[in-house]
Amino acid sequence: MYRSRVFRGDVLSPPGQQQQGEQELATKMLQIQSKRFYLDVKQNRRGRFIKVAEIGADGRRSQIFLALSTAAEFRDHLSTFSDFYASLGPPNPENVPEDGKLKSEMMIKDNRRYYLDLKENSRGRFLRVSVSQTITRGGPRSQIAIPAQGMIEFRDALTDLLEEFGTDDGGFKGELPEGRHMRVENKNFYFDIGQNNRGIYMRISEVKTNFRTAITVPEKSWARFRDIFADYCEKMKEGGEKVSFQVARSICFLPFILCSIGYRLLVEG
DNA sequence: TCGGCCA
Repeated sequence: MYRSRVFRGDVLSPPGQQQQGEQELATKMLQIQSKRFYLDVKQNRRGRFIKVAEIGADGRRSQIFLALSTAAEFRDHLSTFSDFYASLGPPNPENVPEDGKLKSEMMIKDNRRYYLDLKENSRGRFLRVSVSQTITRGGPRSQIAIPAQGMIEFRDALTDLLEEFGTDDGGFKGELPEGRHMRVENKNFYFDIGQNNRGIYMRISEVKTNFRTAITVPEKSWARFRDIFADYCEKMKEGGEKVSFQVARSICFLPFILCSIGYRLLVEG
């Protein structure tokens, strides 16, 4: 039930936005051993990307999304991985690397990390591709596993698609500024710039160990947010001066206050 | 014909 029909790994659009205004430009199907892989080139307002869906023999599916530029990088890595795989001898139970990782690479695209690990287990060797997002950190990663014997076929299919559609992501993604991270006490703040069909926005996430919340600020209002922030910064400075002034004044007048209280007690009973 | 040791 945890890994049911609900897709995860929506890494290119906020939830709920990915279906509408999204068109499929091409699709390829690969049968690799017991698995089927669908490589779909898609396009939405944010640009072009490839959806890779893996469907297991039991119908279970998982999928990852790759920007076209990342897909090109992945394609190149697939060549190195399959060269490396071809150079390997038969699996040697004596000499198993820790975690079974024979070779690893990482790709970074915006706030996403793609981990490529050539691994082996009792079933054989495979390339595991897992994606993590800063925004979804802590949540389940989306990942697929390509049987090592199918890496070349996978690479060739990817090459076909990239030759047809290029490696340019399109959209405005490339022009968006990088996200930032800030730690205050035991809280983390993430500033992530994104874009949907309503424009550019900043997602500010507050993340603690067991708590996460976020606000989404449209780009149009950033300057007003800044002004209000600056205003409060000023107010706190002024306020701090006022308070210490009041404290100083109270101390100066303390003797007079005490005298007047004493006088009152004396005169008025 | 599978199946991928992270709660």
